[in-house]
Amino acid sequence: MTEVLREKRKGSGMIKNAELTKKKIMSAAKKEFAAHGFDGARVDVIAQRAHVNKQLIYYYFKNKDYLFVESLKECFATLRKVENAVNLEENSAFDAILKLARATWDYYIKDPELIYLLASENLMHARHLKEYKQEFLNINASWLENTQRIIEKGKIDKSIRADIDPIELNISVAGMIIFSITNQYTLSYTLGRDLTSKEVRKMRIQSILDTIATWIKP
Amino acid sequence: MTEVLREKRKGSGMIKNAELTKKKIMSAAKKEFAAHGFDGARVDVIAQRAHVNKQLIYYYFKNKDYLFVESLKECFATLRKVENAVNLEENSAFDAILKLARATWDYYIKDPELIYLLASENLMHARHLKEYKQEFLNINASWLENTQRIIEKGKIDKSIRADIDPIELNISVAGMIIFSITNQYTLSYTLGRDLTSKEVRKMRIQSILDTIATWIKP
Amino acid sequence: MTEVLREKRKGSGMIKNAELTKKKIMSAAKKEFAAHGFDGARVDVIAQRAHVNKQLIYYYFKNKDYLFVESLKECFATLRKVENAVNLEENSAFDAILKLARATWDYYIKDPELIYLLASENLMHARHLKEYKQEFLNINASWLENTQRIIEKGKIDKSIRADIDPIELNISVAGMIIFSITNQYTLSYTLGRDLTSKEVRKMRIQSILDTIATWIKP
Amino acid sequence: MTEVLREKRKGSGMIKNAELTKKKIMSAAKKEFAAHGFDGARVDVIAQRAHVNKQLIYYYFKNKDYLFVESLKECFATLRKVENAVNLEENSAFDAILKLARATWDYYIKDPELIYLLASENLMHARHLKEYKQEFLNINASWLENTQRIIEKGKIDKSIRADIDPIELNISVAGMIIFSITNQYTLSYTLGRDLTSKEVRKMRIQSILDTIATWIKP
DNA sequence: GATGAATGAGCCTTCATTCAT
DNA sequence: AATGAATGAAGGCTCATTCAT
Repeated sequence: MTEVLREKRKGSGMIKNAELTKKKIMSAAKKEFAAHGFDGARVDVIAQRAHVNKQLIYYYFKNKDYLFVESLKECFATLRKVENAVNLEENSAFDAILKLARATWDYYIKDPELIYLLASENLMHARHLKEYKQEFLNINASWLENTQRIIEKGKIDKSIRADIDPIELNISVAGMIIFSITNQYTLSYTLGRDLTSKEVRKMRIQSILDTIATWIKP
Repeated sequence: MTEVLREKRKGSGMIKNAELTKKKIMSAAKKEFAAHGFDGARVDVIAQRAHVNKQLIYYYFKNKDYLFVESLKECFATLRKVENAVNLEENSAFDAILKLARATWDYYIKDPELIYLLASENLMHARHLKEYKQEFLNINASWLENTQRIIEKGKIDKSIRADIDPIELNISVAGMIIFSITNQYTLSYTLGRDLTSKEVRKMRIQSILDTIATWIKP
Repeated sequence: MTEVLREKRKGSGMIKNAELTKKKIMSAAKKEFAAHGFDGARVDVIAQRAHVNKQLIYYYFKNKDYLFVESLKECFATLRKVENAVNLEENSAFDAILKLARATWDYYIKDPELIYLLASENLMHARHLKEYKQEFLNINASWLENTQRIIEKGKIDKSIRADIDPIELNISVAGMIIFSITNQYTLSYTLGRDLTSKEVRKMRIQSILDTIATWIKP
Repeated sequence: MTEVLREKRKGSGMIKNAELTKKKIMSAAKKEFAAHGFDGARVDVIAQRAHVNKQLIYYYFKNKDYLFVESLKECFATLRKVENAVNLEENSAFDAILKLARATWDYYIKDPELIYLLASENLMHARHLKEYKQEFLNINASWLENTQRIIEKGKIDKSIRADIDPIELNISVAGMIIFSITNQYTLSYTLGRDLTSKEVRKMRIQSILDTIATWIKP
């Protein structure tokens, strides 16, 4: 047995393997839940895709509900991380809002799992968010806080209207962005324009940014 | 058995009864699909709520998929009817767009089934819309046409910007409206503001109309 | 198709078939529960033995617990019927008690399902008897009442001691009888005497009757 | 690592710890098996209650069956020890039988695990007693021998009837005692008298002793 | 048009057990 | 001696659907 292999087996190697297994399960779970919603998702499929024994899912996550909750938590956390990574210090409030909107759009386009999980969760009237409340504490606060801070800044640098409500802004921006993605399949069909194509998407985010810009302009 | 009774059973009376049964099933189906999504919906529950034998559902609608398709069709049709009922003749293009947006909001608030069916349908990547294409022909055309006509009018009455793309407009307006409703449960939780309350909703539609207005203003 | 077959299919035939199915399930259930206890019993096995689709069990009995409750109820009812069928009118109290004890023994030897179901039920601290209380109302009253009536009679005909408590009598008699049957397997092993053999059983009931007789003798 | 610590880990200290672990497992196992029967008992629960890793159970006892067998063995052994501890030398055969019955009753009331294990074992037709025969050799002989010795004595001191069969006596006594305990839950329900209360129990054992006494009286 | 009976496939979950260190 | 990770088999139950009147 080589040094490397021994390294991998002993010491922290075992622990890492367990974590790896958990990660594989989480990754497969997020995909499956996003693709089929909570009810449509199959634990068997998740196990297969994660290349692990099905029972391990229950060993690590107790049941399907907790697995969904963990998936949701991780998606939320990733989004918040992305948002917080956007450097807004040197931008005016006006620019900051648009920059954040674009960053959000880019993130969702690249990794739309969260919005599908949320779509499913809303179909169930936020059952998991309510039943597993304590699991989500402190995860979602930053979203609103970010916007509030920018708007405060705007009151000083006068780059945006003074009467913008942060919650309304958040919903409108998120609405335009997320709806374009979650409903792309029915919209593409209904409108006869393929919303998944690169050019159309470029147009879409431009439209959104334009809409926001004219709205918040002082 | 008296003549009258026989009449009721065999003649056109029977047909009316059949239609009634179908309607009861459809009504229960729309509620169940809206409340739980396609996968979460239970045929048994639909039968119970419609006060009919479960087998009748299969007799009239062949299977769960067709039942969903019919539910979706009827919801679409109702929305289009509502939209077309809005009299826009005497309004400027600017006013027409806002009037239509408010009518759409009012309708969805009162009867949100369609948007939940669509949410579920998008979770499945518009599977039914694609697989049962022919069923939806000619139902959805009017949405875009309405907007196109208004924008054409705007080019004459100059009440709106000349470069508004009807599709982008439709998506943005629908996005802000529908997202506020479909995601109200998770948003209420995430933002700490109860989006189902009357006052908050008033604020929301005002915000949306304001956003649209500033955007389309010439 | 012959008249007979048609007869069987139409009219009350269908109903009878459903009842027959239920009976087949009940019969198989009682056997399985008696042989393996509640926890050890397998729904699959019950379905197989009843030659019915497994789902039918859930269709008719809702779940394993209710199936057990129904089994228990039916066994109780059968025993009570047997007890009440014993004609005690012309016997003295003394003879009546012995006659009843022997009838009980004969019944349990022939059809020991009830005592195995009770053994299992006691292992679970009478969980079903408690949780499904209302199901058992009015089933078990007659056991005690029978004995009470006999003892009252004894106070008149002086054929038995005056201070016999009906409950103590019932428990002692039932204990000697039932224990001999439920524990026959471990006893046969522990005592080195095959309690399932006919002669040994004859001896056993004679012993029991002798014990009771000397006890209740005035 | 100091010498002392090493001593504790490797030397006889380890062995003592191992015995302790085994004891903790056995204690938890007996409780769990008694409370739920063999099929209803959960290895996980036993591990938890014993505060040991589940795998240790397999390390020490091979599997669930052996664990049950060991539990049964230990319970049998304890009972025999209790029985043999009763000093019967100076008593007449008559008194000895009653004394033994009362001691048995007291023991079972205080520690009813054995009779629940036996109840479960009988539900499985004494499967373990048969399959693991050799494990039980020489454990159960003394029960019968005790009684036989007393009866022999009775033939001399004439304190009891001459025709008492030791096996019949054992079964009858054990039956009245054990049945009162194993079936206390269903009996309490069926008879409407709480058999777990102290006074009722006092009455019960008096009844039993009275029954035996009148039976064995010469 | 309407109904009760019946079915097969599959789903989430549990359990005893073993692997590897 | 002790432990965390992993597994296969099965168990109770549900669901959409069909059969047979």
